[in-house]
Amino acid sequence: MADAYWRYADPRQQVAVPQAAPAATPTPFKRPRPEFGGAPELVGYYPRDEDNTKHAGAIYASYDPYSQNGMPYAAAADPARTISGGRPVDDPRIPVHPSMDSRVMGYGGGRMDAPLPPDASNTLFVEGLPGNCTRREASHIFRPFVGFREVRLVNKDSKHPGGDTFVLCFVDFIAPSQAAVALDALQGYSIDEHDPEAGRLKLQFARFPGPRSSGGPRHRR
DNA sequence: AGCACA
Repeated sequence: MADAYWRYADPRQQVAVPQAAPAATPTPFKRPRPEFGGAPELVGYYPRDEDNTKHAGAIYASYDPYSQNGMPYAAAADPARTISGGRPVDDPRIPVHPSMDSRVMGYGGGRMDAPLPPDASNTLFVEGLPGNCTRREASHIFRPFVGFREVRLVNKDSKHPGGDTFVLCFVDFIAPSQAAVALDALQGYSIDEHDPEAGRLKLQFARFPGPRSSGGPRHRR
């Protein structure tokens, strides 16, 4: 029962990247297997859907890569795939209570009663990243968090001359509550495990949350 | 300590 549940919960990832399986691709498997065209670096993170299907649920609890591309969810597109009583479970834009959303259990499970600070916003202001930190690298840190949208890096040089340049980071989330979870989880996070004092992340809510996330002038090709 | 992009 529960097995079947997750077995049908899995197709989310299959439909999420439709362009990954062009007509030319032969599919020797029973079901079309996604080639992870959207996020190849995540291949190792996904369990093959043979046996540990319940683990898949646990992983989806923490990882929500599909909310970034604005892709329609399989659950929303195909009513037959809808789980959990007809509600499109994956719509993070709906501010559900953590207790209702199993995906939040990964990082936010213990704090469903955490009240949001009054200055909570969708955007986090992160400092403490090393000066050579890349956008990709910073994204790796925040992407696992539910509601993650995008990260923006800003290079600044220190006040007094001679100081080394540092990196500011603005991280957009879909909802302030989701930003709060990441803020709390990554507060004091050591970038470099060998030199813990070098990169301790300090996170706050950004003063002027301005998600330029979707549709902004990006150097896209 | 530091808060940018539209």
